[in-house]
Amino acid sequence: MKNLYFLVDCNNFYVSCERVFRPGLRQRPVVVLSNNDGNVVALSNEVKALGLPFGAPFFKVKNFISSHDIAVFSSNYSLYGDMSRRVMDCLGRFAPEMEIYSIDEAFLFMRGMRGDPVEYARQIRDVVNQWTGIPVSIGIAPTKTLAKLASRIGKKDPASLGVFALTDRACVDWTLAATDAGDVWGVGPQYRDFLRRNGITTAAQLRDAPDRWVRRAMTIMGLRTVWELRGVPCIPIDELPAPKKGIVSSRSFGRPVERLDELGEAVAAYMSRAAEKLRAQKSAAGSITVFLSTNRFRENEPQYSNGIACRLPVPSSHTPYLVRIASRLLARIYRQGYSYKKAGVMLCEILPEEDVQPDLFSGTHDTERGRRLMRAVDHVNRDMGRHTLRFAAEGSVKPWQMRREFLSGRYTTRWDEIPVVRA
DNA sequence: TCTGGGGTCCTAGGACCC
DNA sequence: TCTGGGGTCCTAGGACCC
Repeated sequence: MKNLYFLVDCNNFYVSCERVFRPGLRQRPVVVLSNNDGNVVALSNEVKALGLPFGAPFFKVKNFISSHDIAVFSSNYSLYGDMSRRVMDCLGRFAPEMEIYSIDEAFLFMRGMRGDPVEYARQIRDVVNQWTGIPVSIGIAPTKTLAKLASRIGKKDPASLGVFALTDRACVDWTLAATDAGDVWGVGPQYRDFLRRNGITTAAQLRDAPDRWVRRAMTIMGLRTVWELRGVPCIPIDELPAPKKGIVSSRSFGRPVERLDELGEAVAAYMSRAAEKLRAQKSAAGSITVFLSTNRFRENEPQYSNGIACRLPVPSSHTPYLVRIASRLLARIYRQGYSYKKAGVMLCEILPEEDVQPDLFSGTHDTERGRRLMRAVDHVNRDMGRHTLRFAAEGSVKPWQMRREFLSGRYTTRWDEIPVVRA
């Protein structure tokens, strides 16, 4: 009996979601773009094989994409979010303890596992694929860090068919010796370069580095990583996601925006979204920040970026109130004569709703009536689709809205966009 | 024309307190 | 000769993740 972590990772997740509903794309190269059709953020294996790098600005690789007949999609978070939920629901049936780590990854914790873990993982892989259409890779190991590594191999090595275990000593040894230290979970570009300068290039060398040196150079986090490479679990499973300590909502604009009123509408829309998230976790925010900036890539244009924060007299989650404050803050940092590219809001000093202390003199802005209103709005938007009800301050024309030229349907969350099959 | 968005944690240093 | 000691809180900056 042993305790094992399974890392389940969806292969090229956004691409796979698009392919579920467009089977004709299974053999074709496919990419998905970031918000505003900015960068390439998901690539099918065929595209990776062609050498297109992750993160490339779309406009710079347009020719490459069309010359290789690559299918292109704008990000469709309604679809990916819902597909993710289906995958996670499915995984939850296989493990007593699960941590949803990101939209496309989950750790399963198998406490005191009996039987063949690889066989069990293959079963999970097949059921997820059958029920959701999403292909996954699964890494198995005694620690999360090793499980991450194992899933990478499961994905890359065709012989493993998507399941790879780092459970026996010899296998761990040669795998770590063949892995770049920079590919270890928790080692980013800065630490990778630092390690290289100190003669550490492989994961095996990192595992064997002296504790005191690691602790000094890479903080306690680095030391944890090293111990995990040695097979000592240091990063526990987090079953319930902790409530957010800060909520950011920001977007680049589809085209440059100059006018204060248009910026104001964008900021109102972002604040409205942020407040919705805030209420979803039953919290209130004690301070808000508004920021904006011009396009930093246009070096020959005048640049300006600024942000301003304000502490609220009483923490709130009431959209109209937060929007009012945000638009005041925006007016204070707005300067005429610039082409703005991006704006956003941040909610900080977040605390549980029930901990809010009304102010003795001004009372609370979130009256019972106000709270009922927001609950009703959230309810309608949850049932009938986001933006069914929205605040007039968000505007209706939205010239600043992001570009999404290659958007697919919200196949699983909207009756009017459900796929049609002709036989 | 054209370059994403949203998070977490740790540490050092300074202010301040008794 | 000789200039305390211990604690908390906050902030900015740096690192990482997907």
